[in-house]
This record gives sequence, C-alpha cells and structure tokens, in this order.
Amino acid sequence: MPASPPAPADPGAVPEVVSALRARILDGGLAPGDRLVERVLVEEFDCARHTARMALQMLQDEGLVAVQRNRGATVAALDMPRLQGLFEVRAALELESAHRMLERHDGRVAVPVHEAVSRLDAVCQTSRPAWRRVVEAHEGVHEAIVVAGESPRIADAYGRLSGEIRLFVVALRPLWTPATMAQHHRDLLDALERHGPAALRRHLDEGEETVRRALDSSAS
Amino acid sequence: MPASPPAPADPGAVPEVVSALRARILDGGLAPGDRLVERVLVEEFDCARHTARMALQMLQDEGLVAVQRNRGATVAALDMPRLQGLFEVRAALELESAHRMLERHDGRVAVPVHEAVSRLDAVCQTSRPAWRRVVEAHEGVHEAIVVAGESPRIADAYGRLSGEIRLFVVALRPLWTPATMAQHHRDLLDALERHGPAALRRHLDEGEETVRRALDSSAS
DNA sequence: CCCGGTTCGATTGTTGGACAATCGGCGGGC
DNA sequence: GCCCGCCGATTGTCCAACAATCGAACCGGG
Repeated sequence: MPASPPAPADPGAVPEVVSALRARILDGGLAPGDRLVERVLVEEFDCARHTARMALQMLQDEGLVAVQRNRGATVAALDMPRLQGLFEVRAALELESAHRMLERHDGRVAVPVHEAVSRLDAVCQTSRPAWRRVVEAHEGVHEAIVVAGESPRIADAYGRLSGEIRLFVVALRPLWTPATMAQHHRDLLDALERHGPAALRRHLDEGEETVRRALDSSAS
Repeated sequence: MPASPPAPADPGAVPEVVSALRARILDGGLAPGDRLVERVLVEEFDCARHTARMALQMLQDEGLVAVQRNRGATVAALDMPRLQGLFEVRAALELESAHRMLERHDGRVAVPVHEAVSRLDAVCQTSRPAWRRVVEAHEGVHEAIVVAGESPRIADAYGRLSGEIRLFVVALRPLWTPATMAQHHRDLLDALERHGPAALRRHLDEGEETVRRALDSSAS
C-alpha cells in the first residue's frame, strides 16, 4: 500500500464547481453581466441543479456573482458604487491589520511584507512582465500586510474580498505600468513606518481613484 | 380589489426558516453546542431538506451556527478564540466607520448617534430594565456609529456580525449593570470628539475584556 | 483490564425528477 | 399607440433515493 493515498481528498462537488466558475470569471472567460443559468451549469459541469445552486450561492458570498430572487444569477458587474463599497470594506480591514502589525513590531513593517514587496519589484523589473503576474504579486503585498496583522478572522474576511478586488485591479492595466506599481509599494513601506496606517489609507485612496478613472474611460 | 394585497409578500421558505432559527438561537431557546440535525429541522418547519440545508448555510454566514463537512451543524460555541476574532473584525469595521463619520462632520459625533445613546440612557434609567431591552439599545448605539460612516457596504458587513455580537453581549449581563452600560457610552461620545477613533478602540477593548472575564467565570 | 480493529447506525452530500411561482417579452384588443 | 393578458423560460421548493462519511458501540486478543 502506498503510504500516501493517491485520492486527492475529494472536497465534494460544490467546491469543484465553485473553483471552476471562479477561475473562469477571474480569467475573463466570463464577462461581467453574463447570465449564469442553472440548467447550463448543470450540463456544463455534469452535476445536479442543487449543486450548481449552492455553488452560485458561494460565489455570491465572494462577491463574484449577483443573484436576484426569481431572476437568476449574473457575473458581478463592475460599476462605480461597487468599486467604492469594496474599497471601503477593504480599507477597514487593511488599515486595522496595518495598525495591529505596526503595534506588534514596534512601528516597523513585518519581514514578510518586505519580502512580498521585493517579489513585486522583481516581477516588475523583468522585461514586459505578464500583467497577470504583476497582479498576483501585488495581491501578495496586501495579503502579507493582512496576515501580518495576526488576526485569522480578519484575514478570512479579507480573503473573501480578494476575488472581487482582483476583478478591479486588473482594470488598472491601462493606467499603471509595472514600474509605477513597484514604485508605489516601495514608497508605501517607507510611509508606513514614518506616518503609520494613515499612509496605507492614502495608498488605497490613490488606487481607488485610478481604478475609477480606468472605469470612466472604459465606460465611455 | 383591496389597494394593498393581503399577501405578506412571501420572501420564500428559506428566509422563514432562517429567521425562525435565528430568533431561537438569540433568545436562548437553542444553546451553543446544540446539534442542528437536518431531519429534525425538516419535521420542525415542514420543509424540504434542501431548504433546511440552505438555511443552515445562511446562518453559518451569519456566524450563528458552525457546519462541518459530513459532521453536521451545531449552534456556534462561544469560546475565547471566537470572541477575539469577532471583536477584531468588529473593531476594523467600527473604527473605520467612526473615522469616516468624524471626517464628514468636522470631528463631531453625528446626531443619530447622540440620539441612540440617549435612548440607551433612557432604557437604563427605568427601574429594573429588561436586559434584553438594554442589549437592543446598546446595539442601536454601535449600529448608529456604523451607519453614520455612510458606507452601505461596511454597514452590510457589520450587519452580518450583529447576531454573533449579540450572542456575546448578552454574556455581559452578570458583570455590567445598566448604569455602567449607559455611563460607558456617554463617556464614549465625549472621548470620540476629543481623541478621535482611538477612543472607540479603547471602548471596544474594554468590552472585550469584560466579556472575556464573563466567559472565564461561566466556564469554571 | 485495556487496546485495536470491525461493524453498524445515523447523518450528511449528491443526484434525479417533478411541480408551482415568478419574471420578461410577445401579441391581441381597445 | 397603449394597455392587458397569455406564454415560454427560469427559478424556488418539494419528494425520494443512494453513496459516502462519521461516531460509537461491539468484540476479540493481549
């Protein structure tokens, strides 16, 4: 008998559908506004309708799809109110995390956060980096800050936002070069140790404002 | 035809079960740790198993029940790690709300918050007030702060915590008299205008510490 | 007496199929 | 031209079943 069971520890059918759909949404295979009809999902993933329903429910909790009673589910639309609301919650969670991190490390930024910024830097310095890699490294920075706050529950809450956040950060592509991205986050570390969590607030506000312009121009 | 349809606008079977169960949990009809067996719920509420399942799912999102894969659902236990995690997220949301409120009102506390504190005061000054009323008025104060932050999405996130918060606040009963409750929140308003959101942090820390002592003594 | 493996019942996860309720659009009637 | 009622499509709920999984009781050996 093999010591390690070859079975990949089946987590159930629902998570399967959830992650498949999530991947498709984040990769752009499904555009915001697209309808998600249960019958189609059933054929697509060869599962029962209840399974598809449950999956849609989970994705709604993640903010990636919007379901309206008796009216079906659609891929979440990226409009201005959503952007603002998302960044408000994000600010609340990240600022508290930063506060906790700085409080625990005597006002210094934790090592993993420095490492994450370095990785972002490295990715951005390669010639013509894939934007996807940039986005992932960028996520790593903010996630590192949240984790450094040492509150598993805040980290959980933030994790449920991450998909939705990515949806918007990819919209930064036309306006931010990898170089600006890297520069902004190097600056952030300095400012954090110098001015405290308020620096992170300014950083997030800048990001939101930029996404806002990106949405404005793409909506026109 | 009557102008107003007598039909109470059936919101569906799931919300029915959800609110019934929520009420029972918050009123103490169901104790933390009690098992919630799907079959029993089906008989109890005369609904399909999937409906009960969905309801449990929703209540899990609210933090009132814990479901473990293949192991069923139980009423959420009030242990120390949960208390800490809950108050961490709560602090993040309330502090950001307070910050936004103060920023918008030139450093002053918004009127609805004053009114909420007055209501709490009034309830606490009646002779032998029902603790339930005190808890509700107390909730009103913190909810008013969150609403004054003028971020619907933060308010939503906070709303999903409110049931869980109430579970712990009722535990304050043995340690806080209505008088202390009222005093603490009158002081909070002063401190908020004087020292900013940091005052709210101290307020929440005190509350958490008190609940902690209550849990300690009740666990012994 | 204690310990390990085994069996068994209870409960959950998933599936399939069925039906009523609801929504949006289409066409007919005024 | 506008309003109203019908119709297809889709969702919400229910019923019934089966496999997978877990916990606990059970049992035999040390």
